Amino acid sequence: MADLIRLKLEHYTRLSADDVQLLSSLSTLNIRQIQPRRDIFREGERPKVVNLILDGWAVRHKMLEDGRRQILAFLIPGDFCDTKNFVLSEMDHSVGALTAVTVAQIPNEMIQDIERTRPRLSQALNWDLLVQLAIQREWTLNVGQRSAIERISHLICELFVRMKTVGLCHNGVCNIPATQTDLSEATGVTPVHVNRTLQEMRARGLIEWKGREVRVPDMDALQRVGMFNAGYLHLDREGAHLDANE
Amino acid sequence: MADLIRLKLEHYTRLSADDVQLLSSLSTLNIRQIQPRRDIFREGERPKVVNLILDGWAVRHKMLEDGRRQILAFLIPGDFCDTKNFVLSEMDHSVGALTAVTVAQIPNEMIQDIERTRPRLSQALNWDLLVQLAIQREWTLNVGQRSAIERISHLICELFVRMKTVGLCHNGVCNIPATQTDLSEATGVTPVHVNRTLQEMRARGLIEWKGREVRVPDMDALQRVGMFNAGYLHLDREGAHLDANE
DNA sequence: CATGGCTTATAACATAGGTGAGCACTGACC
DNA sequence: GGTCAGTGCTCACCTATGTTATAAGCCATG
Repeated sequence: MADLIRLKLEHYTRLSADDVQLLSSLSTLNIRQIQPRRDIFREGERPKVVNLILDGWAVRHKMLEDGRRQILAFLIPGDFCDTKNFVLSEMDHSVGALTAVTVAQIPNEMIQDIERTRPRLSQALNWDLLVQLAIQREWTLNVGQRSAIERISHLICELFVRMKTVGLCHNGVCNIPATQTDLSEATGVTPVHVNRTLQEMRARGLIEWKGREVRVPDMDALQRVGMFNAGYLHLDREGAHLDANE
Repeated sequence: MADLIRLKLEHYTRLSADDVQLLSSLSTLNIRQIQPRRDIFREGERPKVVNLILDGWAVRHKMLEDGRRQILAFLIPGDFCDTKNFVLSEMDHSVGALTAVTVAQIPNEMIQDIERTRPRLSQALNWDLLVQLAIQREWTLNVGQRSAIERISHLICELFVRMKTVGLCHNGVCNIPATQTDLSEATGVTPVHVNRTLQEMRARGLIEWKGREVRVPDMDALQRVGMFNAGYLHLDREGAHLDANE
């Protein structure tokens, strides 16, 4: 479990033995458990630590005054909740646990140390941040231009690829602990319409979804519907590695 | 004009005389002019330099295979087109000029030097990147949850605030060189409906828009309609400075 | 094994916003 | 000073998706 982050960062760069050592020490130090549906941090708080997800799923989300809520990202094991947010004085959104979540709380100073003394690791953190930005851009495109079925297909493709990079998706099957309401908040579609759309997707043989288990019998077909192109995830350097995993 | 970037970064931190010196040297070195409606760089290219906009407006955008296009951000003087993108091997989107644009092309190595030797400036670059990320999140929320009139109002509020921080907006008037088609691509609404919505906004006295000149007679009213809260722009440290500017 | 709270599924109806086509204005260019 | 391209504007019609409401399934708990 401690190797998740390593697995993820090594998609970008080869880390030294020292770097790997440091990373695994991070994931044993200062662990916090969060109950399902509780917040890990809230909009308006001052960032005190950097949270690294070791286990479970979380969502980045933001609410409008009138209660409408947008899910801005799904966070899975190996993801940072708030990579370098200590640079900002206040969080502008919240992160909540979807399932029970385990995070490693990394002191801000430790990240700053890394930035000063570990060029490799520091570049890897920059890479992580830039990929977050690329994902957020893709989500803007998703919600802005694609139809309901395209949005949901695209989202599922992204989750499958990201879960694969941390070894949590095999043989076209993946555990996705999101309800239809969560999907609706992530895609900007009403829950009723998400339901309709999922049924159409089932009818077309694009997905099977029972409880948390999602099966994609034909990933190419799903990618075509969602107009999904993994380029924005920038896994290029270790593309071979990814395939080997499958 | 060379002081734009300084004006912007000083919303985050006080820079030393040395830092300021360095910044103005950047904006005289290696200048490039781009014609209106031409691209500054394209999806798929390898990032060779970091582009800093000195004059004019640009848009970050991405296209779907079938031609639908989403504008992901408006870039105004003082903005980086691609802050640290040399970390990635390939651009996942394009940036195009809206008007004639002047950029300073900063060699990647120069940015890396700054990261190694100028902690203040380096933090300021991190801040800039995190604010970009926050803006992108807000856009996802905008497109995902708000109605057409809310989206457009929110967008205008953001542009006004950002233009103010670089001294390009005074007395409730601002030059916005975007067509209704541009607005439609930024907000995920059809051009026809943007037109309808702008007319409603004019009728309600929220905006006056002639050519490129946009007047907002009552900013509070517009902010209420767009549910705009400037927190995500993280201008807190120099909030006083901002007001003094007006 | 009854209770209650999520979650999924439905149905009937309503509407914000999309589509396609066309016209009028403006300013740049020959 | 006529042509042309880009932009703004309108209209009539259409549909993907939203709304409201209800019911059924499922699982955790006492």
